[in-house]
Parts: sequence; C-alpha cells; structure tokens
Amino acid sequence: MQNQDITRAHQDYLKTIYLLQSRGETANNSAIAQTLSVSPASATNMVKRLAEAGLIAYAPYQGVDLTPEGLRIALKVVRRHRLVELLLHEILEMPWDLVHSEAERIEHAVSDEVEDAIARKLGNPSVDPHGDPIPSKDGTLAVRAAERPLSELLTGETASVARVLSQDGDRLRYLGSMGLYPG
Amino acid sequence: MQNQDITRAHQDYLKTIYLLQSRGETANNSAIAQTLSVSPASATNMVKRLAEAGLIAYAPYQGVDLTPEGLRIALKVVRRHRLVELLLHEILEMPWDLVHSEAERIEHAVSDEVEDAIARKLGNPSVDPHGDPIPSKDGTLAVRAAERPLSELLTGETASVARVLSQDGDRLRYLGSMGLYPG
DNA sequence: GATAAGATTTAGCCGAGGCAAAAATAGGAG
DNA sequence: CTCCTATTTTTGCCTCGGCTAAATCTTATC
Repeated sequence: MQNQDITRAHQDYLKTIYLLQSRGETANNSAIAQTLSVSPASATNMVKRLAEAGLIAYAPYQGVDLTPEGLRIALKVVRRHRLVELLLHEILEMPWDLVHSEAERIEHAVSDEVEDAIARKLGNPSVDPHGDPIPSKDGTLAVRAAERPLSELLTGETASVARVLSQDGDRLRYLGSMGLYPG
Repeated sequence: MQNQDITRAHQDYLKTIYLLQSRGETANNSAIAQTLSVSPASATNMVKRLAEAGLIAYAPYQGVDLTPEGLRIALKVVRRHRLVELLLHEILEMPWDLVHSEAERIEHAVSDEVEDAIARKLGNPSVDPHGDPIPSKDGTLAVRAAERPLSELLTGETASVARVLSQDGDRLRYLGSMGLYPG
C-alpha cells in the first residue's frame, strides 16, 4: 500500500469505476473500456495493475470493486472535478455545457492546496452545476432528498430540478434553453 | 508542420528554451536538462524530436533555437502559466510563493476557452504576480521600462520593484516579509 | 448437456519519454 | 599541433499505457 505514483490514467479508471457503480451499473470491463474510450484489452491491463496496487478488488472474468483506498482516491478525483466545474462556471463565467470536458483535464492538475482554495472561495459547496453532489474532504457525500426522473412527473405537478444526468453539450444547451437548471 | 500532438513534455521543453533565452542564457543541452530535472541524454533525445517536428532549429553540438512555430507555442504556454498564477493568487487568494509550482502543472490542462475566461475575468492583465510580462494572445510582449537589479541601486535612491526573478518559495517569503513585491 | 454468441483475457506489438554507461566531439592549455 | 576535460550524443535499456489478433471463458439457447 506504499504505492505513491497514482497517474492520471489510474485516477481516470478509479473515477470511472466509481461513477459506474454509483449510478447502479455494474463496473464490468466493457463498460469501463467504453466510458474511457479505450479497447477492452487496455481496460483489462489497467485493471490488473490497479488490483496489484491494492486500489481495486479484481478476480478475472468477475468484474471489479473499489477497495477503501481506491474509493478514497476516486472520491477525491470526483470532488476535484466538481469543484473545478464550479470554478469555471461560477467564477470564470464559462457556459454550463463546456465545463465538464474542461474539468476532465484540469482535475488531474489540482493539488490539495488548490482544491482547498477553490472550495473556500466557493463557500464549501456540496452540489455542482449539474446538481451532482460533491464529496467532502473526508470522503462523505451529502444525503439527497428523494429524486425522480422528469418523465415520472404528473402533468400539472410542480417540482424542483435536482440534477441533470446528461453531460452532452447539445443536450445541456437544449435543456438550458427551456429554463431547466438544477434548483 | 502538420504535427498536431504537442504533449506536455514538448510544451515544457519549449517553454524552458524560451525562458532560458529570454533571460540571456544560451539554451544549451545541459541547461535544459538541469532546468527540467532530466538527464542530458533525455534532453538530447527530446531536442531531436522537437527538431523533427519543426519546433526548434538544432544542429548536433551547437545548441538550439526556437522556430516561429516553436516560439508561438512557448509563448502560449508562458501566457497560460502566468494567467493561472494570477488566477490562483488574485482570485483564489493563494499565497504568492505557492502559485508558481501549482501553475507548472495546471498550465498544461488549460484550453483556449479557459485561457480566455481567466484573462477576461482578470481584465486582460499584462503582468503576473512576480512582475513578469504576460504574452498577449497574438504573441506580443508588453514593452517594459528600463529595469536594473536591486544591487545596482545607490543608497538613498528610490525605485519601484518591477519584478522578482526568483521562483524559490523560501526566498519569496523572505522578500515578502520585507515588503518587497512588484509595484 | 451441447453449442453459439458475446465478453474477457492473453500474447505480442508500438510510441513516448525517461535512464545509465559508453563513445564522440569541442575547445582550451600547453 | 596535441592532449585533456567537459559537454554532447549514441547505444541499449526500462516503464507506462495504449493497440490488434487470437485464445479463453461465460452464458443463453436449444
């Protein structure tokens, strides 16, 4: 466990595994490969290395699971991703539909100090511009009130938008044009 | 010249060559290697690749020089570096002596859009927290009034601090404690 | 229980970018 | 002009993280 060179690739895999699982999907090899736009062979290869590093539990042909250490790192990356999204959107006033892909790169260049500085500046937020929760420093997630997909809303019913799952730029612009934002 | 994958390493080498030259030193192999903390062999290797990509002019045993394209990229990296420094210092309120090393990583993750957003937010500055000029979008540098090293000042003479060359954290804190900042 | 389809893993490969050790070159001292 | 030293380059190697093609395992269907 004294491994200390977590590369960008490691972070991306861990984050992907976490996000897949947190959304109820099984983090199997092809899902990981597809999400990261790499070949299944590459995913297998990396998964083996993450297992050797003690960051995931992995048995061939049986899918993966994050270890506590792997989860810790995944949450840290997710936190940084969402803080960067907020920085770009709220402070630098970049459009909502651009910030996700930008944050995808910047998240890996952010240190603890910068992470803290952003969080402080933003007033330690617990939700990002898409409405997704931001893990806290100690790795806990804010509990959320019950949410239902928009399609389940009855005609005439009133509700508040909790979050927008799509990360697609066009789709986000379309929703924005109708006034659909979190909150 | 249709090369399109400028990696972080490329950017770091080009920036280093530019900074060495702009400070009057010859950008020879060992200076590059030392600045980037790599072995001389690695520097030679990379320098050859930069030459193949048309980013520097290089003849074995004779040092290097940036081509117009190489200079363009170097200035872009320097601009991003200094804009990020300002973002961290002015907006995120991080201490002056931390921002350089942080910007060293973040500069490579910044896109044109983010670069523009930072510059806009900061009011298109032309000088960074160390007092160094920030290249403009079109690759020009603000002209500077005559500067002299502090050691040339006569006793009793009054002057304004134009810039601080050192990037060393301890040194910056020492100067700061005496009230020595640009401006 | 056999088999076909789909998912996963293995085998073998590649380029980027590092390294150390050995060879080559440049440049100054004699 | 020759030789010594410092610099630079070459050689040969390594790891990371991709890839394709081939082999293997799982699972659903008959």
